[in-house]
Amino acid sequence: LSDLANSLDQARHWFVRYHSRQLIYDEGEAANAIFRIREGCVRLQINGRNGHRQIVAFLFPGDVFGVCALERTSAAEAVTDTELVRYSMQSVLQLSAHSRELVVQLIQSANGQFNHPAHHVEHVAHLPAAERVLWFLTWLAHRQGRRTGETVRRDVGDFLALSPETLSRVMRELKAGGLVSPRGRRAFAIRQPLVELRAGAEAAGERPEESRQNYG
Amino acid sequence: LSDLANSLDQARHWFVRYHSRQLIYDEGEAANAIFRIREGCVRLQINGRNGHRQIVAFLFPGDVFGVCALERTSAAEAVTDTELVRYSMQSVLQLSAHSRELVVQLIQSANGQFNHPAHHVEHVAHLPAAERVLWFLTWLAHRQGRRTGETVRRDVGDFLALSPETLSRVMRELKAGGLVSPRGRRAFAIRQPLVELRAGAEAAGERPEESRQNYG
DNA sequence: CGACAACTTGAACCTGATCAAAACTTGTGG
DNA sequence: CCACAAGTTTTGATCAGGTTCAAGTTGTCG
Repeated sequence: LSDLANSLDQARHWFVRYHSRQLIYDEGEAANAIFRIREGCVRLQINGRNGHRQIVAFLFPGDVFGVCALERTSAAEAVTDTELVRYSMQSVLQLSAHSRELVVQLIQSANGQFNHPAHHVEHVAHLPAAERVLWFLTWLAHRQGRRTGETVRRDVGDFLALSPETLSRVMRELKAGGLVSPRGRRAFAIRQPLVELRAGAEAAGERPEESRQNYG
Repeated sequence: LSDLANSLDQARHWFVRYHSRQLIYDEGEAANAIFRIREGCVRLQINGRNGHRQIVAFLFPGDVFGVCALERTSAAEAVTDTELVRYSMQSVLQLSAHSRELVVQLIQSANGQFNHPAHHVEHVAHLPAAERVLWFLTWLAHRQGRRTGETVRRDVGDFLALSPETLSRVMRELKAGGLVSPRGRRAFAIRQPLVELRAGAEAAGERPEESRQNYG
């Protein structure tokens, strides 16, 4: 249990459940609670009027989300069946008046949320499809603390701003290149040494073109 | 002066100046202060190893930035000569222990920073070049409280993830279509009625293609 | 087993990037 | 003040990555 979770648990809270695909809150709603994930996966997303959906974050057990002051700035939906802890915003604020630690942790949390989409912009804007996918898979595997990760195709596409077709093609290439091995239907394993090699190459400032050849 | 500024001013603070293009802080540095802009313009940016720079925010007088808990998650640079107020993080945190208002405002500020890049992803990923530019110009004009805005070409490109060439071409089209009128070297005016019309059309769910024809 | 949805594959297309060169600014020194 | 050099913005031509459309395949669930 994280520090923030510990601090928060002193505020008024209770458990809530959401089934897969259920809306937790919508963009623009009043923010009257913050959440912590106990079990499952949640996505934060922005729905464009042109039918495009942009997922800005995937959240996993232990993550705190919904730290908003007034309005929800994005929608939150359950990816899988989830169990959350819901903390009353009112109560959290009261508590924060007495706990400097909590304030730091809250700000840190809000800040982490900034960090993520900021870099997300950079990746989506400047990385070719294959690298975006690899970046995501690596992150996912890391985030889940193992070498493999569960993915739902459509969601990955909407996160990386790739069409399902492109994603499919890229995955084919990655498999052909041996960088990713399928593990059943939706799980996969990343060839760790290669990923590290790539990361090293990137840091050394090599041209993306060179490394991209490795996939095909 | 905003509420947050008022609250902050009770913390230890002093004025600092940065000249155009000067680094205020870099990504990864320890966060030991937060800033408020008195005069000038600041950009938050992420420098990709492939030489690409992604600007994630432009900030103007009154804006507070640098609300980070531990590490800087992006670099901050002065766009123009700027005058800032620098608040010691230590002092702010101490103060926040006594002022629930400040906590709310800090979180709100941190949250606003999240809001922005999250939507930024959506725009960069899903809008065609012309709409991106128009979106930015409209925002800029609105942000500066007038119909005209000062822009620096290169920065705009790095914000919208467009090459200078493309930006140039788009601007030509926009001028030809009468949507944007040059006002001297770097300033411009947006034809307000048309912008509103477009916004309305978007809300009504029209296909982007249709409206895009209007520019050419 | 059959129906439906999700995923995959192929082909054509299109937007924006890149490369290269010209026009224009800006700055500097005689 | 003019001439020249350096840097930007613009323009043109070409290229390529990713989207779209359409059809086929696979997998899932009733």
